[in-house]
Amino acid sequence: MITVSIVEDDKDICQSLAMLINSTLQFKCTHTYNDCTSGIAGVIKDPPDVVLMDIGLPDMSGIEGIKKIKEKLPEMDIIVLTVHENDEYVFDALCAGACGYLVKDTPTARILDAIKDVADGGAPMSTQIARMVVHSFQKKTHTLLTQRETEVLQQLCTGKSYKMIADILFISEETVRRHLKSIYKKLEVHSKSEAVAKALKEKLV
Amino acid sequence: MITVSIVEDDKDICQSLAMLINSTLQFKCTHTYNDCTSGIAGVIKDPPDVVLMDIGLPDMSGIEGIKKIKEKLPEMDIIVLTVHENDEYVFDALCAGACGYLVKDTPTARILDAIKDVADGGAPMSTQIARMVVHSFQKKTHTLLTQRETEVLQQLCTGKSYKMIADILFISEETVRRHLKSIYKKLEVHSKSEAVAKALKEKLV
DNA sequence: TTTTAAATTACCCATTCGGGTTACTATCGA
DNA sequence: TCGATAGTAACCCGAATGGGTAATTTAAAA
Repeated sequence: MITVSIVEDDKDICQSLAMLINSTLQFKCTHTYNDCTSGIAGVIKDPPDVVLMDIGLPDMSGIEGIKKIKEKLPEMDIIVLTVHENDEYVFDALCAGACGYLVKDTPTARILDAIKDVADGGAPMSTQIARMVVHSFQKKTHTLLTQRETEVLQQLCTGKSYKMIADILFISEETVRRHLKSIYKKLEVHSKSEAVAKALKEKLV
Repeated sequence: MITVSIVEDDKDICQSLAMLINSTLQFKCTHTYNDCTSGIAGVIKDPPDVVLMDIGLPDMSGIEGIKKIKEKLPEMDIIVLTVHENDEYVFDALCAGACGYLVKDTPTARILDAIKDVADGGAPMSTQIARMVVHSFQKKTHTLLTQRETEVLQQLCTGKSYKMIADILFISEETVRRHLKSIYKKLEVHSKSEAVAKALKEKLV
């Protein structure tokens, strides 16, 4: 028997979900919470196997709620259920510790599947969400930098000094410096750390 | 009708997959390739809607194959089918441009679902793979750095200079320097760019 | 209450870095 | 053949960085 808690401010939706879950033999909705604060406290006090969590809550963002729950219970499985379909909340939620992300028009059967899925160690996501997640891994194709500049930037991203990069690429330190000047101009940055930050955040290397 | 090409060196598996696909009304296996080189050439010459690709190929890694195909056809949907279950190839494959990742013991029905899924803009993955992917977003919980050090490191990761960080955190440049020394020692690094690289790669901030 | 840890500021000094200018060579496409 | 681009190399100089040592205050923990 898998126990489920729901954090959702819309009481109709909350009740429907609870009924849906309780209509099964394998799942049981043990608690429902209508705001984030009580949801966090309740989940920590009486942990279920799985939490269904809304993002758009009145008192506090569900994202913050996820963080707070995961601080106390790092292993808790939390599925986000939201009306925000294809937005920036996806990555915020996953970074905060959500292990699934469903949009609210998900068919009820799929919601039950998702609960089963997380309990089995999966990470259920809506179709488009999954693609967004996978796309986020893919490197940008940039014709911006030349071949050699890209190599220098790669070395930079391991924290190397000019001298070390020069030794690795078998060129003089001055040439490294020259490439860096060009890289800085193209990336519109003014220091090594800024270049590294930009390269890693935008997956240029 | 969704067309599928298969790149797989084991001819038995390859034939089974082709037959499976051709047994449906919605999918058609138009080509099969038994090595990566001919697979790349064939897919580029005669692009299907979806490519099923093995990773462990004799002539070239499937990862390299994915890269080469995506260079020419950035929009191509490629699903990795592999015996390597829970390994580092997952992220390599996704970074290279795969949009799905299935292990080979996946039930045949699930393979057909996956083809449909990518054609619909999804990103089908085995249960454990999905969880690995989602986990990769989650920040490390590090008791290593103090609160203030973490704040300094966050600013560092935006490429700020000592002076800028000092102004933002309302402390002197010397204090920033002091925190940095401590951060460097704890992270075992010796420069801003190295610290930024480590922080971003290991999701410390 | 005492001790510890965290946060703060200061000074010194050698090294590294960022930006400016100049120049040679090779390659590729017009 | 000529110009553009990429890669290589050098010099100058002020600013930024890293490493070492020392000291004060405050908050938390023992």
